[in-house]
Amino acid sequence: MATLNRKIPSKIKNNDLVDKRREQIFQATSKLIRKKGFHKTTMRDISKESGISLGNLYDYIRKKEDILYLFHDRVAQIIVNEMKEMGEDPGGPVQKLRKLIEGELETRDRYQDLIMTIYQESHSLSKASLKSLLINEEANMERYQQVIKEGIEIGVFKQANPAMLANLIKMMIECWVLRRWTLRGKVSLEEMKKGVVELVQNGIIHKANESNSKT
Amino acid sequence: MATLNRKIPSKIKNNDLVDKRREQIFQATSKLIRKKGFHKTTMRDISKESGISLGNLYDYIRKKEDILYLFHDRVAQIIVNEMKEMGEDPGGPVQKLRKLIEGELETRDRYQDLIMTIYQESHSLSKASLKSLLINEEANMERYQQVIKEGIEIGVFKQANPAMLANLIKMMIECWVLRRWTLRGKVSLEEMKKGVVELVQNGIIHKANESNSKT
Amino acid sequence: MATLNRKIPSKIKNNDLVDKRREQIFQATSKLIRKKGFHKTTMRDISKESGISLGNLYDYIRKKEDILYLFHDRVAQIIVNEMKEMGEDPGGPVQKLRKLIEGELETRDRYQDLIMTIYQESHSLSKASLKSLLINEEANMERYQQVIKEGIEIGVFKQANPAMLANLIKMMIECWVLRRWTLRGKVSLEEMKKGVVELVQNGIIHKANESNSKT
Amino acid sequence: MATLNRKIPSKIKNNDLVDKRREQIFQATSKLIRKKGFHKTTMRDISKESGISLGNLYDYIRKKEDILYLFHDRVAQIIVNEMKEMGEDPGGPVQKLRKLIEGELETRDRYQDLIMTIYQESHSLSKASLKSLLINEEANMERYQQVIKEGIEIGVFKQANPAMLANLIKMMIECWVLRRWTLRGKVSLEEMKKGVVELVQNGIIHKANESNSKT
DNA sequence: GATGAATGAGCATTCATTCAT
DNA sequence: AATGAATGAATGCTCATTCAT
Repeated sequence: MATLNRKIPSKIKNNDLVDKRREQIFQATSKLIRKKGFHKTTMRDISKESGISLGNLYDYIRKKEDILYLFHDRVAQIIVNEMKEMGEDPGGPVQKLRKLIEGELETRDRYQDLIMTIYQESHSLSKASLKSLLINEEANMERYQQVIKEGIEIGVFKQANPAMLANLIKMMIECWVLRRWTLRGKVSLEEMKKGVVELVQNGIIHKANESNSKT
Repeated sequence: MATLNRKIPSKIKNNDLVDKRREQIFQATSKLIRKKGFHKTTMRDISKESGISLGNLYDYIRKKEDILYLFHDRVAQIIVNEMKEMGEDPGGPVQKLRKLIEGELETRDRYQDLIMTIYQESHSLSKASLKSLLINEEANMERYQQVIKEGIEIGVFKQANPAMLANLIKMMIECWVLRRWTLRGKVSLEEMKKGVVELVQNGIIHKANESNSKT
Repeated sequence: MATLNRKIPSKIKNNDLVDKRREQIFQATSKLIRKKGFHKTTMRDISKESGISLGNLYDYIRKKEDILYLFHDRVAQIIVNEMKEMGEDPGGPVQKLRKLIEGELETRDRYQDLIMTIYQESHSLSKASLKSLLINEEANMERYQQVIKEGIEIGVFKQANPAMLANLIKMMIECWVLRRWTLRGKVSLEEMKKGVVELVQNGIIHKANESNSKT
Repeated sequence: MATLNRKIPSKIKNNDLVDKRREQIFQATSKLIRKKGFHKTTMRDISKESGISLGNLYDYIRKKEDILYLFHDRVAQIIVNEMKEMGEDPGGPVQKLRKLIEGELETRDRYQDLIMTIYQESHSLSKASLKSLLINEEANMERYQQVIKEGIEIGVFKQANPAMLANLIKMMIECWVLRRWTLRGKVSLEEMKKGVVELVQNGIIHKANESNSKT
């Protein structure tokens, strides 16, 4: 499976084998990271869990951090794929934006464990790895900005900084994963979808009382 | 300086000295954490940076993690103090909510470095320390929920789950710190304040085109 | 070489290697313990003396205390083997008891250095390790009690508490090692053997003067 | 209270104060040693338990080991005093020896905790301290030897090495303390006294069957 | 390609001892 | 005489990484 960005070199020439072994490493790491976080996971743990001997592990990566990068990259990939499949929605910006929000909330809900892990361990990544990953993030953000710009142009959305709006919306989406321990039990995914969309579209003020908004 | 919650015991009897030395430790840790993160910061680093000998350090704390807790606690304290001074705003829920958002954005802007650090290192805290810190967080969240409930009751705000709304709003505020590398240069604090308040109050849809919102 | 009781796990898979390295560790520890006692012996000392690197050492044991346990176990083993070879002596209880005493005195004489070390360091062992070792001790004690009981039953020995007698006899045997600095030079092993046997069998009172024993 | 042998120098000139403080130190150490052994007892522990500040402690001793020596010395003193009070018994060697054995068993029974502690920690003493303490031991042993020699001379005891016999008897006495976990519950102090005296005097063989003793 | 034994720098923590007041 | 804050060497242990086979 192709990586998204930066390639981690491997000593092994057989590319299929590299992919296969790295998949094993991903599965093992995934499980271990969830249990005790990345930096408490030792190479020995990964070796045992993946079934790849300690020395052999170092034929597929150069340093422990590479595994974290591989992990991040793989998760990004999964999400990107998911987003791609959602495809471009026909219809106006209002509808497109709603679909984007709803789609991403669903995806994040599905992969919340993986995503949570990434949040907690991203500070362990080197600058290079981090930069590499941010490119995906940017691409995703771009989609939101495009739709917002489009909406502003045709006068459906108010004049505002699209980058700022895109970021605010993304943060609300991330809320579902980052604050799940606060929300779970109180709010369902459906409510959340409706809630975010309604807030983004119309805010919280009751329109019949619009006159009060200056209070 | 009084701590917020859990007290870390010290072997030193002179309380003024404890405060003074812990301030030194805070300053040193603050600097080091920003540079390389908490877990890559060694006790030797902290000893050298703070000018307190290694052994003496352990007269003021019990374990390395205590330093992280002390750090979190200190930051939480600063923010809580700031929030207290903002006091209760007179006026209706719309105005109260606006003031809350604007006030907190300003505070967060002032202490973004400290806050950023906390985000990155909080997963290193033990359950006990974490729980202790979450109490503040909850208290702050409560203020938002109160205002929202009030607004809903008097019909100024639409019917919606206050917990969810409070969380969404808080996330947007945190956006300013968490995504500063994306926003900085493109958006000013003033714009941000206006942007968040406007989004929260009225959403992004241009009201003249309200009829399109169902599209 | 098989251990006597509790097995200390090792990270190394090759069992022959484990035995070989543990033998190295035993030899090194043996020497160092005699020189400065166990708790003044550092892991670095053991590493240097055994020629096994510090990290590698921890592939064969889990904690420093394991080494002490391994040491005790090894010594116990040596002694148990020796005792086994002495086998069961034919003849009546008097003869059996004499052979037991003489045999054990000879064994103790041969391994006095090891045994002395054990006495001095046994209080450093954890409860678990200690218990494990006491089982051998008990088994050995049992042999004495059996012979004594047998002697009492057939009326050769006087009526008395066998447990007490067994303990008293064992202590006299340990005298040879524990008080060697007092006895050496004054008493030979042969004298000691005769002396203990005679004392145990007939006491110190001259029989011609038996009538005086009530004086 | 005068020490028995070697004097530990003190920075403090007032001798009464030195005695008083060292008594405090003894009491504190006594308690702590019993709880966790000497080498797990820290100077801080002793400071807190004795009520003497850490710095002040070092005005009365030079090193931690001095405390252990002071402790040993104090215990030896107690026992010596006790033995002195037992005084010289009138009567023949048989009776004298019996009284010695019984008296010492009683003393040891009374101070078994202190004695046990000494056994376990004596290897922490420096050569100098140890030698100093052994002098008492020797003096006590001398008493046994004298009685035995006397008995041999007047033909009441058999011809044998008095040093060896004295040591064997002493070991049997120590059995009461060293093996208390094995004996307690099975044997009373009275039984022990009778048992040791009988064994020493007449051995275990039933005299009616004396003819079997060559078996 | 694979194995797993070996390395050693690095870490948090302890504690006897000193020293300024 | 007394206090208690300060020092820093020393220790057990971990773990990413290398390397001989």
